[in-house]
Amino acid sequence: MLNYSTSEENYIKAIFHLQRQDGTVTTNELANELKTKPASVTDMMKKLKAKKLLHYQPYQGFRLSNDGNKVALGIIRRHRLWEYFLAEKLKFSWDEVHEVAEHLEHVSSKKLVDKLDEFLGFPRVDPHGDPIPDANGKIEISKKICLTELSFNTPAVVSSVSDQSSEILELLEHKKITIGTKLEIKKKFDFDNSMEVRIGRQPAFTISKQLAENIFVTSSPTLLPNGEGKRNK
Amino acid sequence: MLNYSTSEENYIKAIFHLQRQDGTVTTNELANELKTKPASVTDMMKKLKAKKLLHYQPYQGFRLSNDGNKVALGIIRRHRLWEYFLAEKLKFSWDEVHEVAEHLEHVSSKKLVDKLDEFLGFPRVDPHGDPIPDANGKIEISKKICLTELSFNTPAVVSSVSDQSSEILELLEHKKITIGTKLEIKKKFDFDNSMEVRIGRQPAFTISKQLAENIFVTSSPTLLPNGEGKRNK
DNA sequence: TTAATATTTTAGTTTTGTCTAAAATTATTT
DNA sequence: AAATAATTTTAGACAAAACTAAAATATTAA
Repeated sequence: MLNYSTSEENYIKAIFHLQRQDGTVTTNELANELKTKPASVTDMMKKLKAKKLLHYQPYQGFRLSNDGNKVALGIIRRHRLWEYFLAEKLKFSWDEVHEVAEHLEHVSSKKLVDKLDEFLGFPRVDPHGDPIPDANGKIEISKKICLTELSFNTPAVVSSVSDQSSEILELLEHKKITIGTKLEIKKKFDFDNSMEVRIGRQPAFTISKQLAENIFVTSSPTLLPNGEGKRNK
Repeated sequence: MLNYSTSEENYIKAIFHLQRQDGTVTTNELANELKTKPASVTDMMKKLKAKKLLHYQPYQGFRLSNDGNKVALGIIRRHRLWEYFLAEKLKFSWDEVHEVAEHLEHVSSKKLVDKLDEFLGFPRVDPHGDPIPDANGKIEISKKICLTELSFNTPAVVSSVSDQSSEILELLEHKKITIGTKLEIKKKFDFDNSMEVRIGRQPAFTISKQLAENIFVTSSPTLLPNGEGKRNK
């Protein structure tokens, strides 16, 4: 497999994340995400198209090709394995791992990454609850939904928290909610959109609308192949 | 402390290593070491001089300044800690660690490096037996000498092997010599420059001139401050 | 101590990735 | 549907880090 520059990798990764939500990604979206200018994005899109990593017609937006997706999954694998390493082994706190992993992810030795994976015991999710692609690029896509969209009496696992301010962390700690917590919704109140939540067999307690909006959960994870949507092999 | 580009760091590191032997480093030496052209070296020397990392007058060679030395020791600290991690935790073999560490060393988060150091148990030497600078840039300078220069009946520790071919590794394994082995010389033969060596209390055995020339040992390590040779503080 | 040789520096290009400003295209209104 | 606005692309410039070829300086040898 070929090697890509740090800059190319950052573009590929950003497109991968944006197209999860959008399908196709626009120049301005990407420029905004990468804190760069639209003109720079266009330049890079031409380059990535020439390398067959994305589909792109001028003015029509772009999305990753099959190859592009594979490259993206490799970068995400490295990023999330390093995040796991930093949190689990080096005792970085949950909200510090991302920034350092942004740098480590660009060290692209296949052997390093696979041995790191083994050393860590083949973790399935990173410290934010996001799934880690395996050595073949397979990733468990667990449809992550906001707690506000979860149905009644459906057990789900907290997989991520969008806000990462110390205020929300304080509140989550008090309510004993962390990544991996299993919970279900018992009641919703239309008046203020607050809800009653229960963790395991403990008594239910109340969560505000604002808090619920920042908590994301998964129900049943599914193993999906990489690539462009077609099942390959 | 400021941040330097990967390229700048590679130059600084190379000068540091070359000036151990030479005192002052020349343009051609450095170009050769970095597999680049003399003109490129001159360009970079101007840049590093402007950043006050080295002493340099055109045509007169160069050497690192006090600040330059500190930066170099930081890079070497990162490099050797990663080498230790790769060998000790990820089970890379001794001769594979250098290449991967060449990339990891440029991730310069102070917190990452200090936490890695702690996680590894503050190792004093890397897998090649070279000393690892501590968080303040202090390094144990153990005068490393070739086995051919070691005096009779002077206990010394094997600290590195210059050649790293599989042939020499096979021979070392057979003779039960690895990094860290304590040994002393009992006899030397002028005819073929072979020598009798003893490990601990075991019976002495013979080592050829060619093998001895590739084995380096240290006697008593000393803790030296960083900087330009003056004792700072 | 000149002449020849080797080393080092300068000058001018190249590549990668960025930028600004202007032109082209698409989208939105009236 | 024409006019206006927003988005995207092109054109031209720049900085970093490399290179080649030529000029400048140092070193060595005759």
